[in-house]
Amino acid sequence: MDIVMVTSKLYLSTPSLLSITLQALQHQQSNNLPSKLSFTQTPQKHQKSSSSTHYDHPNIDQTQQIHAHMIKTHFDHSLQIPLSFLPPHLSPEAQYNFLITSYNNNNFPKQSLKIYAHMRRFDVQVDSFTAPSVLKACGQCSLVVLGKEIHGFVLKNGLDGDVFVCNALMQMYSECGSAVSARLMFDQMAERDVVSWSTMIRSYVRNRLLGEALDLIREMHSVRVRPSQIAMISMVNLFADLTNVKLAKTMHGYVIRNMNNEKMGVPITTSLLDMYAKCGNLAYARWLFDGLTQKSVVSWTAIVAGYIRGNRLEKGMKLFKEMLEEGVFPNEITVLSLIIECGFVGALELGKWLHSYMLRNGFVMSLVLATALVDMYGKCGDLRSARAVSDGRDDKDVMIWSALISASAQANCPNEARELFSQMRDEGLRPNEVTMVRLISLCAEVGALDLGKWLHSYINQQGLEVDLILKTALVDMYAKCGDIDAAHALFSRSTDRDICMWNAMMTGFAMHGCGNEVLKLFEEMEILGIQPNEITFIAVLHACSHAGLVIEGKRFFDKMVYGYGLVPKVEHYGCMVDLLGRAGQLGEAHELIKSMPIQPNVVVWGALLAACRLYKNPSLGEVAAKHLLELEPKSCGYNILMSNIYASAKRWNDVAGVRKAIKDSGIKKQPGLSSIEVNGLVHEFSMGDNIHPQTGKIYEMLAEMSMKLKEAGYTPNTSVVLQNIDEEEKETALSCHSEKLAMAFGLINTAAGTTMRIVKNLRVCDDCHAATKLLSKIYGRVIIVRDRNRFHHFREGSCSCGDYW
DNA sequence: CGGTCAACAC
Repeated sequence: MDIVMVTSKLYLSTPSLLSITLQALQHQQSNNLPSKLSFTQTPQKHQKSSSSTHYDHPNIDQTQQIHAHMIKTHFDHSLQIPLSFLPPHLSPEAQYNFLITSYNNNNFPKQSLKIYAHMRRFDVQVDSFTAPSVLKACGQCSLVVLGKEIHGFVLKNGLDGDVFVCNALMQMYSECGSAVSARLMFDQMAERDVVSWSTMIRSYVRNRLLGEALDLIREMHSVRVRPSQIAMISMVNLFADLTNVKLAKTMHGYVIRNMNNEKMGVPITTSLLDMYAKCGNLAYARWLFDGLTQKSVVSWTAIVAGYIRGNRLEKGMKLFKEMLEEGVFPNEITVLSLIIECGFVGALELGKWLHSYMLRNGFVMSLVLATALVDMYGKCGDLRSARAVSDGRDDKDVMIWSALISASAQANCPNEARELFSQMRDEGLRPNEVTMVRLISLCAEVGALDLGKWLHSYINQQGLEVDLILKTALVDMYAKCGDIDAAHALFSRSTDRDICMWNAMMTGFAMHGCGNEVLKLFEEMEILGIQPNEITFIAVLHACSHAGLVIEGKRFFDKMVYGYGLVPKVEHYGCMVDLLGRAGQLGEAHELIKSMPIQPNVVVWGALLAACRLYKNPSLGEVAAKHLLELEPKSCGYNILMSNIYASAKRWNDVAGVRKAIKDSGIKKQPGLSSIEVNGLVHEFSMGDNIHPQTGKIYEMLAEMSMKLKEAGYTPNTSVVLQNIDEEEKETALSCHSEKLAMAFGLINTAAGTTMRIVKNLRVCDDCHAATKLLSKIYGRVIIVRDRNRFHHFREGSCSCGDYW
């Protein structure tokens, strides 16, 4: 103790060693080192140093240096902390706090917690300053157990009357995912400041309890607490999640009204521009961005990410380069967001470029970044690159394994995904909720109902928490695997539905052609006051189109734009063109395309072309086909449709012309693939394939099926076959279509009377549709076929789609 | 206490 006294006296009158160290480091940095990319630099302000100077917290190198120095001297052995390395005249508590805060500021919460452990070992008390710092680290590490320990000390040391400490406790509970505990804290507080309110609102937003957040905002106003700019940022974030331009504008107005003559800060403007970008209104986002007096790396990140999300890739790239020219360097979150957005829109090239940019510019390939890359490559269907990123690492955690599993799902390798799953377990990693979500969406993707059911029971058996996202994934899986009743049962039982849950259910119903159920749910949503988003309307329009509800469809489209303020995306136009086209209103459909403010894509023109085929309109079909070939010259599906249109109009010369064009271009038709799951394994078939071990038996079965079909009076519809071959061969080609092979395999390998579920990657053809109807009757089976667009339930000789698909 | 970042629905 004496030593401390003496040294502190000694150093109080001289510049502290810390500031000398800092100055030296600062000097070194400004002279030699380029600014590091992986950390945000905190500007070092202090020049002269005296005992009264405010100390900025050092960066991580400096923090570690101080820490190391402390350990080397007395730090680990006694409480005699050498004051020379810290701001002078501080208590031991404050010195610990200084180091904890330094590690926090440099984003090393685990180090902070080590310092805390040390502090406890030497029985230094948690005070009103250390408590919030340690709690912050607990929150970042999601260590609610440690957080509760601090809570205990807070109560023991009588700090529970301190607003600052209580706010930190709320924040900790919120970050650990418990909005309920945070609210308990909030309710118990004797005194609340504006920070308490905004922390609680933020807590609800973070935990996606949007209704509660809105209620709390109202309550805050009713007790006359005015929102600060920071409080409003939480609210803006809340509205950003709603992806609704009309509500976004309302929020913007709210912010302006509550500014109290303050200047709009950079952070709030950034959050507003991010909100607009997420709602798809890039013009507003850009306008706000351009108006920023100081553009920080955060603002740049938000606007570039916004452009990528809106699929304006060149523009996004251009801005990214502008950012670099302005001397603003991307941080880890920048590349992380941009990579995530690339995955979102499937921008593989840009994603690769960002990957190489990272490597070239010395970014530390953290596990988080690697996971984002694996995820992006997976979403873009590039399994090889995904594996290249993850394979070399020996620090793989559950998250990156899960991303890899999803990547193999995307690449259509369900059995490989299963393999990875067991590999992961072999390495001693326990699958968590995230793993299960990804595996279950894989089942949804490939239509593996048995595996999905097994995973569902595994979740219950392992006692994993079925949160809203997992439940949504399960609803989606059951719906997409054809078990719409199971999906609906799960949906009905959940009390805490969010918009994703509603959307999953409505999309499921729409896929199964249950238009009225979708409209019923939509009505229910409106009564409950739940804000539909653009995805909701895709489901609603889809439902109208499958159920032939033309007038309702138009009404919903208007409602979406004028009632809910959503900007229609190309998907919505696709639904509308499909809707009008199916109803035979071809002219109106064409007018709608011409009036679109955005570029129509292949879905839009494809819908028109399909309608032209249905209603035998070659001239408009040509217009659509021309656009389609411009958009996707490598595809011949449209040419095939066009030749079918000419054939039905008996324009044989044109048919021959198109066929020659296909032949000349040397492009192959996208192969049709059908899969069926038997005993948890997915078996996939392509047309006429003979690689399956049971090939012999399958073809015997196929022959039997043909015979029984003929007995039932079925004649093959050979007009759908394109090849220039004779009629008999055409029949053979038809009978080998992949769905018929899958069906034969199913008939052999499942017990009589079992429902068969088949998943097809293309649209089911006319001939297979007619044959399957009869087969369902002949073999007394329910056959559920999921094609590219929707479900067909074949039962007793008829199909749920009413022959309208 | 704050602005860009985490898996689900298209």
